[in-house]
Amino acid sequence: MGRSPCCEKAHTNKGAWTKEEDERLVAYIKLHGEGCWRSLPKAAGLLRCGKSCRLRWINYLRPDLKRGNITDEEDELIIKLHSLLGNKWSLIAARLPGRTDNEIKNYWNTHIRRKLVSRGIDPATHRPLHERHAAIKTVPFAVGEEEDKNQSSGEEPEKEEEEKEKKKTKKWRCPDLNLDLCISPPFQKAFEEDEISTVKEGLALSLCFSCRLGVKSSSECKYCGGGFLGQRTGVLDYRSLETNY
DNA sequence: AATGGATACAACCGCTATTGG
DNA sequence: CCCAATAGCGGTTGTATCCAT
Repeated sequence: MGRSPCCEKAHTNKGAWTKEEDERLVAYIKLHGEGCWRSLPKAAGLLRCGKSCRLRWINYLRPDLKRGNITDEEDELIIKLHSLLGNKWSLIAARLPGRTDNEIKNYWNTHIRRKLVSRGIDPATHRPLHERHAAIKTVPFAVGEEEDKNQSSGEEPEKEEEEKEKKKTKKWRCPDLNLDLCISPPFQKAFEEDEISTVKEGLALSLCFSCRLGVKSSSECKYCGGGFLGQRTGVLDYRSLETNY
């Protein structure tokens, strides 16, 4: 048994929104504010699904939307953010005031992807296309494993015994390697109190990794002490997203 | 002028995450 | 803790428009 539908599908309109529907939705939200999308259509006198209303408002009717073409600066910023965040369109959109995730997703699929391909860059990995199928050389963890493979056939019986013993006491190349992977910000030097002002100056051009990703508020960060993407300076500076690893 | 393919983008669908009873 | 309702996200589809033939 699945979940009940979010709305009565039999009595809802689909497809393109009419001017009248837009006006009703805008008028209702101006009066009552956003939220409670499920009950909104009925209250606003719209024969639409709440989900559809929400999407229409967010992607098209919101007054703070920046209409018009994506600028070259925005274009480059989208590429940069995508290389860091992947297809997290809502996160990317959050860094582009007035742009929606849907708009950016569409723009990516129609313009940027093709542009990157024409530049010989794989849009998925942001690496040169010819690197895509590059052979990955694996290194055996156990010392002598390669040699074992090479000389596995036609051995004398006493040597075989010797090999068995060797295998029992096989030395591992990386004995301390822990494959319990976890995610954490990369290592950063712990600064002394008197170093912090110097560090902050340096960070006028860049932010710490946590603040770059928006994981931590840069205004609360003792190293960044300002805003993400130049909020501190009032200038949108996507160059601060440059990673240094 | 008619037609068919390419393109752009609005809207939908299905899924997961979050919230509240 | 459980479960249903809701919000939000990302992938996909539908359709209007453009352009070449």
